[in-house]
Amino acid sequence: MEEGDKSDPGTEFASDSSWPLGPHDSDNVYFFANNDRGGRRGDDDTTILSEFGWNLRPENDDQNRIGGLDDDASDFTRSFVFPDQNKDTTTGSALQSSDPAVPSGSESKAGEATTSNNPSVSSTSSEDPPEKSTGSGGKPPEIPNKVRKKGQKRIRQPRFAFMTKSEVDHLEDGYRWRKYGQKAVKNSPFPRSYYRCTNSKCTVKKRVERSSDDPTIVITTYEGQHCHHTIGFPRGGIISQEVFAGQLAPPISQFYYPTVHHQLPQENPFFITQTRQTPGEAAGESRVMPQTNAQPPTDEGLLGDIVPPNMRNR
DNA sequence: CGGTTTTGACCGGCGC
DNA sequence: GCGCCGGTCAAAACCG
Repeated sequence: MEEGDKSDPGTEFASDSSWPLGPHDSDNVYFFANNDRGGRRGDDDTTILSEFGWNLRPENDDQNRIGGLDDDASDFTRSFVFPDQNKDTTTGSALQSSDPAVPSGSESKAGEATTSNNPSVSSTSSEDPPEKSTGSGGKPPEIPNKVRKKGQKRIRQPRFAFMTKSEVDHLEDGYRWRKYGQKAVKNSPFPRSYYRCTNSKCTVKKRVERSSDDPTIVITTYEGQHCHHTIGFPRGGIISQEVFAGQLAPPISQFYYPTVHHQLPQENPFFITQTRQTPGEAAGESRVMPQTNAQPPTDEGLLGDIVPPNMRNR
């Protein structure tokens, strides 16, 4: 394998340091060059709009296999990536996956999703779990449930990705996920894992992989929008997802609200921040602490912090 | 026993 | 048209 790839092939990294994040400490900021990774397809539509960092508890708490979090592995960092679709933002409607155009080649088959989940509509409705579309071994690819005709490209749902500096691959985000696949990533020694929300009505999926450039960084990409609330965390954290209603549902909503480090060189398209958390926190002992200086989430909640105004639906 | 993970096979899109 | 590759399926293995 060669390296050089960054997980999301096609992910676009936009440097938008204009996020309305409050003052942050700028401890460690990591920058990644936006090399083009080799993905063949321009794949994705994910874009990093800005940086933002907060701590999350590694899922591993009790179930993970990867490193422990008690140790120093406790630093997490994240950066967000938004789908191109959203980029437009000019109006804000962005998230509508309606994107007729479905980015070029991006859609491989991402899965079913698509059906619609318009982010803004949170509805559940439509969708049924893609999963079962088929049946037999050869399974009809994806036609999720609905009939997708050939010719019709599958519409990829908006994606939301972020990077987290963590030794734990799969971070706890308040939802329950079932792994449905794992693949070796080209140009990377690390495999990519595919997860689907266990809620049968929810079509949200996520991919988790490690950056080949920096193994300490985990890149998590969410696709779709949850149509339900989080399950809450064992240690009491409950997440509110509403903030994101209408937006992708960033998994995060919860726990730590770390310090966001600011200071991103505009020139660097891709960056991630690092936040450090104490072992205790990592262990989940303390949670959520919006200490992001000031501004507790208002009704815009996290959204207000992480989603640039021009990206909001309204 | 039910839910989750593992893993090889399969499918479809895209580039050449 | 072919091969590559990302993404998904599904049977078997695991685990609590």
